[in-house]
Amino acid sequence: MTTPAAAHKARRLAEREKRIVAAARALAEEQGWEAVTTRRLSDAIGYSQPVLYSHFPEGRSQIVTAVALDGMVELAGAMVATTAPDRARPGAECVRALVTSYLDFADRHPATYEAMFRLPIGVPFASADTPRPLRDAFEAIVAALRGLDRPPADLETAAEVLWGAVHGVATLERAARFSPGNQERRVAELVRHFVD
Amino acid sequence: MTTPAAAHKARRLAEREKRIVAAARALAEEQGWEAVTTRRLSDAIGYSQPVLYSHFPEGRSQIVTAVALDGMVELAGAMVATTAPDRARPGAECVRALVTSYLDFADRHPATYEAMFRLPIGVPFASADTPRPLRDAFEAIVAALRGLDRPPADLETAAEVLWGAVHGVATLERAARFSPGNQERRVAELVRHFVD
DNA sequence: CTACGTTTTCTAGCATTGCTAGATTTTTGC
DNA sequence: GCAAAAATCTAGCAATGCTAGAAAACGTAG
Repeated sequence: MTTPAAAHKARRLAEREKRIVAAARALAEEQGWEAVTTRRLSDAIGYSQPVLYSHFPEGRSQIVTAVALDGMVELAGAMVATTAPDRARPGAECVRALVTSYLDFADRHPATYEAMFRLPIGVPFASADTPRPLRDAFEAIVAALRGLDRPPADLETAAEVLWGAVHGVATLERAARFSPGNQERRVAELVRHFVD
Repeated sequence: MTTPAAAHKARRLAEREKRIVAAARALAEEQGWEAVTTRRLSDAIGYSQPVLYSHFPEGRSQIVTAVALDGMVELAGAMVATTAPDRARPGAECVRALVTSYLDFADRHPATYEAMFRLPIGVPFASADTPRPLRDAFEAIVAALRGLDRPPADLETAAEVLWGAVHGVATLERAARFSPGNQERRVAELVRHFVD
């Protein structure tokens, strides 16, 4: 039952849905999440508010979630690319690159990153129904740790702690809780502790 | 010009201000910050909304800040008590106790903790105009690290990173991003990385 | 005790928010 | 070309943070 007309319509709908998510993300990055209102979003895509709800029945929160999922795909992509076997690095360098790419993402897309972790999705990194990209990112950390000269005994726990540590540093950096301009030294210190 | 009547009035005002902050904190811990509305707060203290603004001219955000400041005093108190010289511990145990008391606070007062770090107060831990309790807590971490067998070269940076790591673990734990029930193992892993 | 002036408090309302029911327009299928 | 169906819009609700102006309570002087 996929007539050309129906296919065309489906494509237009998917297109519009992407525009909604893109508009939400752009607005959030430019003016913060509190500026992402349903009225502004509907203005941005040139439709009225109820159209948003035809795409996202749960409303605003579901749109934020969509942005978060996009962000997870990007972050996981960056992290997996960092640990790709073709650019083989010694174990410690691999961990460092991973941490750097993570912090880089959080720094360049603060609102998106905020959505990814403020959300109470309540799903562990390594569970069965974890969003695929999140799980990929977690596995990238596990792989990097496994490549160390002296890998930790409990890889999963170590990966969770490393993720937590990097996440905390990213958060406090963003909140300007750290002394300004010492980010590189902090990264070095953080990596030093985990590659030991 | 401190007549008894004026003093009494000042005391009553201070009392009411405390009730506002306490009500906000209780409501946030019970139902989350989105449930902390000016109407509910004024109901809780038995006055109308404008009374809130006579105490906190900047409105709701200033009340949240007051809760955050209270939390910082408590957290700093717990951390400083942990590192008190009377209960002298070996360096590593001191760091472990510090981390544990920190995570314990975040776990028992999640909404208060959220206010403390979601706020864009934009003040570093170790700056001149940092809230006193935050600075005390930071110094407690520095002191604990200094007491290690092999203290890190750059104490301030190491303390920032340790704070960030613990903060990240606290946040992800709260967001249920970690595998359930392994908190103790994570704490052990975290401490292990920072004490040697 | 009264009457006035000050201070405190409340009532009522504004603009904005997320969201939705019902009317209206557009598209579809024959 | 026309009726059924789908898509979209208009208009509105309840709740939010916040505030101006009315009302009440208070303090002080006579």
